[in-house]
Amino acid sequence: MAFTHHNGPRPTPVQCNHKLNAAGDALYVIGGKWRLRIIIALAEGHRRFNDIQRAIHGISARVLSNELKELEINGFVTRNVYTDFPVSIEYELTPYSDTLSPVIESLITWGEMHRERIMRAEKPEEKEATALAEIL
Amino acid sequence: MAFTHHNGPRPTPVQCNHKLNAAGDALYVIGGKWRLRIIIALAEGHRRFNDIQRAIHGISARVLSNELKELEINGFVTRNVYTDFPVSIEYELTPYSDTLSPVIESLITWGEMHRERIMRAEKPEEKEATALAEIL
DNA sequence: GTTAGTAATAACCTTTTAGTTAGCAGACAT
DNA sequence: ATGTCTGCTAACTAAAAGGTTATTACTAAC
Repeated sequence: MAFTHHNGPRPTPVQCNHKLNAAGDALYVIGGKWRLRIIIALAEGHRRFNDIQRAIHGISARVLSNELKELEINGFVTRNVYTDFPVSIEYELTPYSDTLSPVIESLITWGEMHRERIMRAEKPEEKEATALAEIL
Repeated sequence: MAFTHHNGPRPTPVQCNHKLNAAGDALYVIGGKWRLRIIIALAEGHRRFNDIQRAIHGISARVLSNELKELEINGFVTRNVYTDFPVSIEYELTPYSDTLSPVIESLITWGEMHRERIMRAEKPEEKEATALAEIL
């Protein structure tokens, strides 16, 4: 791998890969068709299985069940079983899920900007692209 | 949809959906198995098709070709054809692609933190999760 | 004239992801 | 006793994503 287009200190491929994997992990956690919607439904206060399913238009029980399991394994959601009354089960976001806030926020900010750009269909100005190289 | 767990001003479902779509767009752009790797390879200065393919371990010509087209359509990449010598074609990131920097940075930051957490396998403290609700 | 490098593309196959349908077991309401 | 609500789950199907192989057409070197 060559880093010849730039004369400042360059990251090594190993450092680059580390960052790539980290970003990949983050994408895995919030990616997919339903993850973000489920997180949002939970953030909105929906707690019970059927309640969550009703809140998310189009999701099947199978997928919701699988995704909740994944979220639980990754520490974003806790599953609380209440045996007292007609066995109700409540899902809740953990404090750890809050650490995703800056990530989600930046996705929203960029996405809104991108939508506006598409609406205006304006051409980007011609200057060099270097900022991405700086953070890697 | 109910917003009964919180007594401050709550976003409407419409506002929520707008943000969700925006985040979804952003995820689409950098999601998938190869997008981020291709963007990084380009940021590293790889310009030509086979050069990029060699830089990204395991990607097939078909997938690279499709992804480059997508990236071009979305305004992240320009395709320059040089007819002079053995027809070479160069791909370059546009200045617009730089707008992704904050997003990618926050993904990396979170991903690194998450990896450390998994390594330490430490339990999260018990307190309420509310920050996510704030940004939606 | 055969091999290698240039940048793809078509046809096809496999894997991954998601959707559909049906069912279960407990408890409550009519 | 029949229906309905609860929270799932298994089996199957469909769609999307990705991988493999072969082929195109041109040049240049051996």
